[in-house]
Amino acid sequence: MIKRAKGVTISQVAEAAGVARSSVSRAFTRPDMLSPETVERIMKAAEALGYVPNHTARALSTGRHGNVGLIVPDIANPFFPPMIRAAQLEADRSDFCIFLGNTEENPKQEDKLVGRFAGQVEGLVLASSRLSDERIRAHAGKLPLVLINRDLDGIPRVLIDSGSGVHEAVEHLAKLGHRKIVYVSGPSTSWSNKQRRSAVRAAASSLGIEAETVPAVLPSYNSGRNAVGAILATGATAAIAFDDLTAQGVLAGLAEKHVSVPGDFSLIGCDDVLGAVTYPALTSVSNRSMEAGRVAVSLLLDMLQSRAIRDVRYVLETHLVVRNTTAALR
Amino acid sequence: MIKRAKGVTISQVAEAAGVARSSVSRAFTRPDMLSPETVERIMKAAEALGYVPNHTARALSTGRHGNVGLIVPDIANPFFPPMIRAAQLEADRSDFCIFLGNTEENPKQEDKLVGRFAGQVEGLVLASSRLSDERIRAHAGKLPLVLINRDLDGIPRVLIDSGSGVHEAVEHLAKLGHRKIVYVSGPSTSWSNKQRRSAVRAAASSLGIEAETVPAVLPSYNSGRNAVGAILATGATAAIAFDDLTAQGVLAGLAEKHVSVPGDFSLIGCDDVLGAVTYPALTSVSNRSMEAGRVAVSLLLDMLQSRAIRDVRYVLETHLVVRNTTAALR
DNA sequence: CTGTTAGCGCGTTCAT
DNA sequence: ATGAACGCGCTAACAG
Repeated sequence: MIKRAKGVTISQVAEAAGVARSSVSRAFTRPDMLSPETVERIMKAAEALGYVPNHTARALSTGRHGNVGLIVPDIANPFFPPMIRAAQLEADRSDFCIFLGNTEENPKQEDKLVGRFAGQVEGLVLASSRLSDERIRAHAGKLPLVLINRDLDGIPRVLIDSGSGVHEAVEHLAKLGHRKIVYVSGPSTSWSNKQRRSAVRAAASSLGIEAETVPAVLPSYNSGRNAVGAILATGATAAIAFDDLTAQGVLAGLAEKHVSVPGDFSLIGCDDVLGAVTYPALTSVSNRSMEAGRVAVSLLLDMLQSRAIRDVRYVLETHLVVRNTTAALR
Repeated sequence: MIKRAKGVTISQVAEAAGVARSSVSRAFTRPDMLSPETVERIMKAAEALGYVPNHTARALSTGRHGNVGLIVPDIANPFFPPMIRAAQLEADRSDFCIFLGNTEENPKQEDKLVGRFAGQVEGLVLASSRLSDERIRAHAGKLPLVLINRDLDGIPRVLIDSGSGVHEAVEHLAKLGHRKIVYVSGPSTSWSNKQRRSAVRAAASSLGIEAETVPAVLPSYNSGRNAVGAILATGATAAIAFDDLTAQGVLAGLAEKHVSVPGDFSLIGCDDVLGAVTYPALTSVSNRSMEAGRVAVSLLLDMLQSRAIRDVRYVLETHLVVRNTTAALR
């Protein structure tokens, strides 16, 4: 059985230091308002008693809890960890803590988390939200909100424009001689998915080649693998997948059907999270999730400080990273 | 500019419903203590005013904030996301929120985070802590603590016993005819690293083969890659790496030096996080980080409920997953 | 069953 | 420069 020290309070420190409670409070928040010697005496007493300011009480009194929330659809998706890490780092620079929420790709769960977070965070970052526009707007009315990869007018957002990279990808395939390609799509509620799909279509039509869409439902290895039948059925000679995970599944599925990549079929992923660890190394559209995480939190903290909400639309461009899963049609 | 609703309080609801504040409080926490009709009246008033209980105030009053903290060394390390996800899921089952902390493998940062979390969480899970025993004990004295992959007497802990799997790995290599192997180590402060290293040694000596250790400092792709020179210099014909990330780096480094795997050299990873996406598919020691996350949070919640601290030592065994980076010595 | 009264620990006027 | 007093929003102990 371990002894648990029960919180030493401001009053105990005050008594030990022979001053009023308010002085102790000041010693921690505005030391410049006290005489240096008083501050030192208080700090010494505090140290001796092992006093730690009570975050909760402070929050109740000031309304500022020094926390921000970050909600993502799936931590296990390699796209998010770097983003979370960067967000954390940025929050830490301002001594903010991060509440992490995982929605399991489920809008209901996301709503629930937002509700539970609201009230203990000063603001929220919603990454790749699966929520409806209405719900997001409703939440944004209640607390400062920054969106990642969701383009809603009037709400600060940082967007990873995979459109630019996808365009390069289609161009790349066209140059290699492919005349019919397929887009293996992701979650229908995903802004990125819509963006990539339309980028594929636009680029294809402007280059005069054919493009079809095949659904994969969830962004995962298995989804990609299961989509291979449909992909080959279209007669396409190349595919662009919603993300690297899906692409990896497609790669495996193709191997099972003895379709060689890039010999018989070219494949391009998105987000570039697996490039260095797959074989053959995956051609992919670069990912800027780290910057997105950093910028989103930075934006949020700005909002909190200025109490004003600017209509920011921060766009991060992407580009194609050519590796070994694409080749000329033979 | 968006309008932000400022909190409606319990008193306003009380007034609107024509009851005392405490009744409103009860309506939300112990409805069974009020007459059904009173509850309904209160709820209606609350609904009308858009009342939402203030989590912070409640926490201050009750001492229970319904949050637990989870601190990991590096979110970007694929070992952790599944653990975090499982922890989150388990916490959610009891309506707890998770504070996530990333220490960047830095003990000072870890200490700082623990301090910042304490006071707004009811308990803490420290995964693969880089802290000294003393610091951990000190923290455990202040709030309920559960450790993952750290074996400290008297503090509840869940351990992933990679020893069992590593033993199988060495055995596997010995059977394939390897007489000298090397262990590519991880962070010196890591409990798992010590465990794996000594498991390699013990197994090797009991099987009568040689084992050397080569340092890699951090568990990362680059570390592994940089260690290849030292690995080959030992004259070993097989290696077991601290984790899959390191192994992946080693794989790349070997390829650069035209050492073919598994033809010329056998390689085994740990944690099995990359197995399905590398080529050749990596032989690795299974990982049970998901269970570890789930169990740790579950343990913590138990502690919180019973206010008693049991000396639990929950061990998860591992085993070898043979894939394609190991082969008989030729 | 319901209202009254104290705090929870801290920040912040307002005096001194 | 420092202290006294009030309030943040809510829960809990104590009446009735």
